[in-house]
Amino acid sequence: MRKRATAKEVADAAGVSKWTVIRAFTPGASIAEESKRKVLEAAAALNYSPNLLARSLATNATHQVAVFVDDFANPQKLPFLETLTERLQAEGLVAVLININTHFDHVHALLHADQRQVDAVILFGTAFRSETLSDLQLGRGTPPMFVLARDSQIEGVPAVVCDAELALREIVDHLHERGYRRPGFMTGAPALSTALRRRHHFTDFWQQKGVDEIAVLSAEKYSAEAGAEAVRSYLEQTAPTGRVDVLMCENDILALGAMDEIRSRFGLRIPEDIAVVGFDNYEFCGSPAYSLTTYEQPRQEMIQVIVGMIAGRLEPETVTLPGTLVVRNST
Amino acid sequence: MRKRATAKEVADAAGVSKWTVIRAFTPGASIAEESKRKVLEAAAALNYSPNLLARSLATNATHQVAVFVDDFANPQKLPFLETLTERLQAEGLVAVLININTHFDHVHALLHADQRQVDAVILFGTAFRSETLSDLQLGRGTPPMFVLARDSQIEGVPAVVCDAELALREIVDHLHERGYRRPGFMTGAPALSTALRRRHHFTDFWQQKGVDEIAVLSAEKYSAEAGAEAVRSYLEQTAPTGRVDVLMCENDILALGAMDEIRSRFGLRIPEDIAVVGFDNYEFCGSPAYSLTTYEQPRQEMIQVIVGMIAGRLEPETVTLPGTLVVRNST
DNA sequence: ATTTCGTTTGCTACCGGGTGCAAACAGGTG
DNA sequence: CACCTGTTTGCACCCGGTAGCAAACGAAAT
Repeated sequence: MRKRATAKEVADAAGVSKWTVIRAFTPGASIAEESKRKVLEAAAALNYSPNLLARSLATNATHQVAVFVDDFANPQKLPFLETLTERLQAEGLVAVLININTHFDHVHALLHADQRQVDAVILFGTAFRSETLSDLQLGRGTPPMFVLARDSQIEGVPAVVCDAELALREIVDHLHERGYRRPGFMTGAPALSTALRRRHHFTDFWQQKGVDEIAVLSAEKYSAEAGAEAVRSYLEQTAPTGRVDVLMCENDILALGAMDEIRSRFGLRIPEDIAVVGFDNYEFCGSPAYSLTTYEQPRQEMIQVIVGMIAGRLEPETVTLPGTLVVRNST
Repeated sequence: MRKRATAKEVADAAGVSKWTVIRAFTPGASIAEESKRKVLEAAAALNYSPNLLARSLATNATHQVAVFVDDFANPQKLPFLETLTERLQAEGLVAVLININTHFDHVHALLHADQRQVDAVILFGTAFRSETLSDLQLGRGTPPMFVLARDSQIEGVPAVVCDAELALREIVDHLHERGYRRPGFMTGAPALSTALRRRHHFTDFWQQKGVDEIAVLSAEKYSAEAGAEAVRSYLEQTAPTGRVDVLMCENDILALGAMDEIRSRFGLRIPEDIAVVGFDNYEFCGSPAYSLTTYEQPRQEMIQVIVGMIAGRLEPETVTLPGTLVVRNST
């Protein structure tokens, strides 16, 4: 594999200085038509293109954004990644995908991203603990951070989220209107502050409607299997008369897992015996096999906003966007 | 935001030269215990860590691998991305995720990745045409390329794939054994050479069993909706007596879309009226709501191999790995 | 012919490290 | 005390660009 051509080599071939070559590749630079033509010809012959690494070093901007992901069990991540990469690329930015599930812990990963001089970091995880991150010396040399689709809770780190309060109000209103009175809430991470907040809203709105007793089901993580397991252990331990009549799951994956278990293992009907609500509106929720009532996050808008903040067009601040309740047959 | 500390600054603080600082951060470099301690102390105080950008420029290795993805409709991409990032990171490499669906065409994206000096490029797409890529001057300055989970067909570009011939043989054997005799094949990209090859194998094996007539259903792309549409138009145009008794879909997403349509729109039973087979073994295929017979790709092994080749441990060459037939209730 | 002004081009210095060589500095021998 | 050997350290130069200044150039104005 041959070495790549450099500006100097092109310069020699075109009979100019290397700075003239650079100018030919810098939009809006002051250069004579004639020289530009000569340079571009020589460049084409040598298959030259500027080295972005060297440029980044000199300009102190890599146009790379690190995206930290920890929850690959949620297929909803994929459309988010699609839209995110698309929008970033439209801004001339590129996403460095970092898996913070296993070897890398958050701090290590952040350090690493920092060393790579990324222009920004997007925290796009479900279960990471904000506490680990707040330990870091933020605002020093660290790249600007943003949290996507989850509360931030880190001082000075803005988040772009779907309005959880509004979402849960709409959901509870809907459920109450349909006549449900014995609600349950399934969380995927009992100790996580974001999850606690959602549960809090859920509980709150039910109390405002005079319903005080809310069953809580804890799944071990955000996966279909964990959702199934949680609902299994609940149904096994709870007499039919004392059971919830509607189960709100923290995300669709938990909900779909729960639905499978409710129907095939316990032979119960949805929504007649137990209604189910999810969160995210993952593609398969609409399938007739599930037809899950859920809440759609405003993905396009959220990403538009976060990328706008990274690109510097928007003021970096926490933004809360309204989503949409999608009512289907599971309630 | 303060500027990051440089090796020179740390050197001044520690009372040594900048090269000694560099040595302190280079494993195995020749440096006295005493100096190393001093340097590390000063570095900690100044919050210094080496600039990987500058290092990459000097060493001509970025430890970044570009991953080109074009098909975000297939949720199966997500576990692949998870395993891929995990393995790459375990090798000290990092994945740059590039969406080649929209703004970027393949050639443009490759050029861009090239300019960023990535160490390798992984083509992890479904629908990209190899023809566009073979136009490029490969082997010049271009980074080494690898194709994941799809045939390569580009001269000198190795692929790591699941053995399609074996897979289709096992599938056809299984279907024949179950007594199916009127097979159909649904493709998501009728013109794509990889797809043609699979179809060819399918046809071939059936012919070896004396079945010559194979219905072909063409979906517009690899999505559940396209799968539903293809099966709808087929069923509407085909008299019940002439219909296939088993439908093999090129991937699970097409299959799941088809199943929904077959059951809810046409009221047919699976597998009694029409059996369905998918490909990939996406998580939800196992759910009781679908219970789809499908073929699992050896994801871990495939990624192990491709990362091994990138890391230079394995000889770069096309590798074909056997997958596993997963029989469920849809056949 | 001289001055003037705008365009074009070359140059120095720099971004933050890495490489290989040579000098400086041990410590142990004869 | 000179000599040898192995370790440690400093240095010049390089990676491939960018920024901003100053010189060179050419055409119009005096």
